[in-house]
Amino acid sequence: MFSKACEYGIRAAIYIGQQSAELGRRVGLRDVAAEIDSPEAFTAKVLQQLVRAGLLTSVKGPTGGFELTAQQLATVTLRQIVVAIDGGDMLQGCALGLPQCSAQQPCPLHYQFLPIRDQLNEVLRTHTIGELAGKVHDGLGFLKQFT
Amino acid sequence: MFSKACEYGIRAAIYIGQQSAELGRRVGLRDVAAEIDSPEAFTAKVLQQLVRAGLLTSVKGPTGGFELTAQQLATVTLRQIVVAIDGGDMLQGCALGLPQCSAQQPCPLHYQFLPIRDQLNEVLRTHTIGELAGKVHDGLGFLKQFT
DNA sequence: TTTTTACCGGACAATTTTATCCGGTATTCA
DNA sequence: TGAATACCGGATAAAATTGTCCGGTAAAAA
Repeated sequence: MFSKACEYGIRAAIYIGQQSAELGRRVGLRDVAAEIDSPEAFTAKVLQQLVRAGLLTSVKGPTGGFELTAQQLATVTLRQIVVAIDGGDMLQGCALGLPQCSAQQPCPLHYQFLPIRDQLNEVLRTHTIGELAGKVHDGLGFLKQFT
Repeated sequence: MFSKACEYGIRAAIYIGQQSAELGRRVGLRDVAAEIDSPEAFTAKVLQQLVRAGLLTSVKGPTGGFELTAQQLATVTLRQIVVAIDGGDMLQGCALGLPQCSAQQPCPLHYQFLPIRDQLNEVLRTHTIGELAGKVHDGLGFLKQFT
């Protein structure tokens, strides 16, 4: 569904958001990777993308790390993260890969996939990182496997 | 959403099915690739997978080619093709990549993605190749771009 | 029976994705 | 100021996906 990079990006953003919201503290790359169970160096690249896109904030040096501002917690949506990492193809492109699939010249699955894609867009658009972070904080959602 | 291989596989199956149902004739690899606008050699690999999975039939030699039997037209579903090529991950796996995402230990998006995944499974399960081939035959669906 | 056709199978190559390494820079603290 | 911390950026590498090539095999037609 999403690329690995995007999966890591979403999980990381939620974890960072949870720590920012709950404890008001920054988290280092090492922590992030450990808490979402992802490769450290690769996660760093993904986080850099999100920082450049303005979806989260980073601070260098001791006491530095990643955080989400109150503003970011309230406004950054899943959709923004997905688009920043994977681009908009999954959200708009044709399920069968036709370059110009539309009502003009629909693929045989066009109308079957419309509601699915709409629902996917709706979910991504209406959930903020802050909201999902709250779910994790309340023990209603997990970002890695606890055995 | 699907891999390129899977996109080609679905488009090819529908085209072959349409030719089988409409004209009762086999189609060669060259035809298939031209009609669905896909790389020939790569498409051959995908078709071989589908033949091995029993989802379509091939015949060697002159007058040979690929076809769907009446039985295959009526019973082979999109789901079988997707599973044969991409495996079941897209149909079952966690959207955030957690190895064991369930009600026991759900990811923060688990319940949001359940209906989406259900609907996707429903679409793939309830559409046969024969049905989609009919749509193409009636000019209601296209398998490549006509400018 | 010989030739031609067309799928089969394996090896190979290019591209993209995933992942790692390491020096550079900014920041904090002693 | 100096040392330690932690993100940044570029180069590099491994793996998966996508794509190509070519000889082999089966089947039909001449």
